Amino acid sequence: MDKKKIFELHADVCKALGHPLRIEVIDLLQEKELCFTDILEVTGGTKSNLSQHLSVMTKKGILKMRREGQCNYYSLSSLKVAQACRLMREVLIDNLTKHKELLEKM
Amino acid sequence: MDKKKIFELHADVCKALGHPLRIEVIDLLQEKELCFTDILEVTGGTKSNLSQHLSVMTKKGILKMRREGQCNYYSLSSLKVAQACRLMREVLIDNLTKHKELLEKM
DNA sequence: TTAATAGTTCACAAATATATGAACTATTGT
DNA sequence: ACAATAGTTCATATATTTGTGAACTATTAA
Repeated sequence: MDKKKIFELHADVCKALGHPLRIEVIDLLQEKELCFTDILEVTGGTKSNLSQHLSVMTKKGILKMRREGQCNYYSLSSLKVAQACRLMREVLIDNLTKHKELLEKM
Repeated sequence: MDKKKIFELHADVCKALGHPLRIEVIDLLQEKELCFTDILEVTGGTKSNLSQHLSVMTKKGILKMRREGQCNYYSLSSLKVAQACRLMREVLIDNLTKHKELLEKM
């Protein structure tokens, strides 16, 4: 496959991590699957907005959805998503720490 | 710190991964630091566009820049960025593989 | 069959991200 | 001092993402 095409697909999957609400959802789903209403209760906001974000994440293959009765259960498609997300969180924390140290030296 | 604020900052760092050109740059910098012109030679496109992407990545703390003479050398700020990027690539590949298998069963 | 619960889908307005070319700055060589 | 190299910055047009409310669908309960 063409390299540029891979970069596009790769970036597209990564885009799923690029929104606060989606990060919050990934965080929530680390331990266990949750149904839509449970997620909404924690994240807040409108049903419509959450539904669309979950839909995007599912289409990009980073979430799985399972219907049971009237409830839709969401879970991470892979442990790798959670790992990648944690690594990027560490990058953030490292950066914040460096900033703090710089400020303290001034 | 407020949870929602953390999600915002976290998502903001992750956004750095959400563009084909930026993925290509991270890929390139896995082995060694490169100067602007070297990167441009591989990625193609305009100087202006690359410069702005590198600037965004540096501001978000996922790249480091070092000036030497007239050349600007870029490198990954941390191994964690490369690891996270690789994990997301694997998620993509796993998804493509699953899709392929489904198609073959039809 | 009617109502309630649990979501999804759609259209559209507003906000953000991206690409481009032109102008600019900084360093080095002549 | 002047030109060349190596990039950065800025203004702006375009494209993409995001959020909202209203309408819709599917399942369960009364």
